[in-house]
Amino acid sequence: MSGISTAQGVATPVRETSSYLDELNPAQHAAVTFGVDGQQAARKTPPLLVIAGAGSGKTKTLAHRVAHLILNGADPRRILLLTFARRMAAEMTRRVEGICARALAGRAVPAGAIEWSGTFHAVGAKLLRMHAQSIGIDPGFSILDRSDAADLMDLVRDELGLSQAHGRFPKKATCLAIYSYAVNAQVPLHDALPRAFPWCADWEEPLKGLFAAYVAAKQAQSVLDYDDLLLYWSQMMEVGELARFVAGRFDHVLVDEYQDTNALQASILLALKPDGAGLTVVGDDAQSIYSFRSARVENILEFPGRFDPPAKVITLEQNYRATQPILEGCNRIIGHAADRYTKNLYSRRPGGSRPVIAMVADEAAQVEYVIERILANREAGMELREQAVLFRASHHSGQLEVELTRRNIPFVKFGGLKFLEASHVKDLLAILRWAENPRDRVAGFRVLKLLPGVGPATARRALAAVESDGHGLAALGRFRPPPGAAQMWSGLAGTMQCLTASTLWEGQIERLRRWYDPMLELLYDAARVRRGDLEQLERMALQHASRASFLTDLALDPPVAAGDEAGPPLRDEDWLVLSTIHSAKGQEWRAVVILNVVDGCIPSDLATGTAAEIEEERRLLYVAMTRARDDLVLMQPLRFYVRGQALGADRHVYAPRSRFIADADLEAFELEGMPGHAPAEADPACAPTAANVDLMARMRQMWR
DNA sequence: CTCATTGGCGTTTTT
DNA sequence: CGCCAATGAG
Repeated sequence: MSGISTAQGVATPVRETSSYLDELNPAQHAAVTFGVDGQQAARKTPPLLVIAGAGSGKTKTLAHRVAHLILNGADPRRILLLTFARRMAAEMTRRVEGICARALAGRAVPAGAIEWSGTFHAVGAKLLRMHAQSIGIDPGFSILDRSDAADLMDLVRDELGLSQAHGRFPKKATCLAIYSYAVNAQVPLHDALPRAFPWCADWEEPLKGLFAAYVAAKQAQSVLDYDDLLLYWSQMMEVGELARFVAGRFDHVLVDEYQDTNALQASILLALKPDGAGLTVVGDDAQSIYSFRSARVENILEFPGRFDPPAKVITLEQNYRATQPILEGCNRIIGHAADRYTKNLYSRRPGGSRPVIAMVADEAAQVEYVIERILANREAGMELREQAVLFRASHHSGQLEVELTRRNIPFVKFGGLKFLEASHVKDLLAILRWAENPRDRVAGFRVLKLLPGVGPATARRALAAVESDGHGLAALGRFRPPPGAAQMWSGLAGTMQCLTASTLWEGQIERLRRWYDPMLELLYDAARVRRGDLEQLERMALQHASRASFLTDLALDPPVAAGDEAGPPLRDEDWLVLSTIHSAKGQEWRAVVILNVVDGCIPSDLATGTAAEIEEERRLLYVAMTRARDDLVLMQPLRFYVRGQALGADRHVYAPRSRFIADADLEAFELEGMPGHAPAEADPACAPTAANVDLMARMRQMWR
């Protein structure tokens, strides 16, 4: 109700200074203002779907719509903004506040800031902590990241004897992937297995037992995995009174990147806004690239029909990002897609050169070419941070990273191995997590096994002792460790008790590092580099008010990889961006280089099982290409060394151009280093042809 | 029961 | 190569 009273308060000045609407093209304007008219003051806007093509100003439009709602009286505290990554949520709220501030000539929005923005997972965590009591979960639950969850799966699997009894039971990560798929796609295991994991279909019954035990273990330990954050939220929305309460908290729900949401997320959304009133979703069906996370492009395609009358659809087709020749190349690629997409992008940025397909001898030559090109761009006045190198799989940039480091060219890498996955960082976080939640067996197990002389058996006994002591870590002090571990044991017991007893968050990491540091020397090489990581962790801890919030934020919003010896570049320095295509979503750069645009990499030879997978790989290439503003290069190394062979060996294969670029499309590209320039030592009979032969896959098939 | 070694096998994308 | 299960020494 308070939102209504503020509405009238700001409604008048808005009309005089609504110039922010002038910055929009007609389609954007329609999307921003749809359903928001005067009196109704944005209380009950009808459902809206915005199909926003790549570079069509999607973020701008969404930010303007949120601002427009607020300026027309919507209460910011009652707006829920769901984004794909936390980083996007921050960007979005920043822009909304900027637009509001300008429109109100500097005066703050009376009702306050947007409190509810973030990923589905982060918002779920917040709501679950809030309502933990009513749904019978421990409000102090800890959140398991992917690998912690896999470790728990492993622990449970061992206890059920599944690792031993049957030789080739799926590995922990596969088990978790299956579980996660079934949960997120909201499909029974019986259907999920043949659909997504056909090679595990024989294990249906044992898997069912494993998952049941996994769920029981999570509950006994007060831990939630990523999927639980959505699952419990969705379940919460089925409990009548509570559901009404949660749904009633929000007047408006806006969702970004809707093409990459899954069935579970869609069900949450529908439960929040059953009749669609106040609901806005934005996305691009041509950019759906997360089906491995159970995302369904049908979510966006079927959205309008879920409501009666159907949701309004507004399409943004003008691309502001790329030059016409680059967009032409992008359109060629997506033009081959099996599904017809809902729009045709056009650009009004004439001029510029065609995108380049650069053929180089091998990956080493690729690295050389890329660095030369980037440095040339910089010479021409384009800063490193305006350029990015994108790739399908994290390890594709390995050689490039080595060479960039060698030449002292600063870079930041997004995607791939994260800071948090380094084992010493995980050790330290496990200690904190165990102190925070002594029921957390994964954390406890990891911590105990750090000690020399303590293996799985002793760890299990110690955990049992803690448990029978009502989950008090003081029990560690009374535990009799095996003689070999006695010396280190008291230090651990003391540290853990100190951490659990302490109410002051400040200094806790310093305290535990005093105990852990000697361990570091004992357990790992390169203790120096690792110690640096721990110092960084300690600095990050300073930004958080409590141990609990530190752990939650870290699980939900892991920092981008640092880890290279150079450490993270300083804030005001210039650096190059290296990123997986998945992590590049929603971003743009003046110059973009895409590595390994060859069959086997794009599409990945691991993702050519079904037609749907191949289509997604096509969209992946499209997403990568549409990140570029002025300059786009597709790299095509001709020769790949086979991995896994002895050092210095010379087995290699020839990879053809990605199947997504047909011969007829080549006219849209500038070709550099044609086959004639192939390396002299290459047998001409093996020179790449137009034929799409996936040699890498064949090599593997040979021994099946 | 722990810990080091060996050999087989699979190898993506992420909240 | 890196992960994991199996094996054997202490």
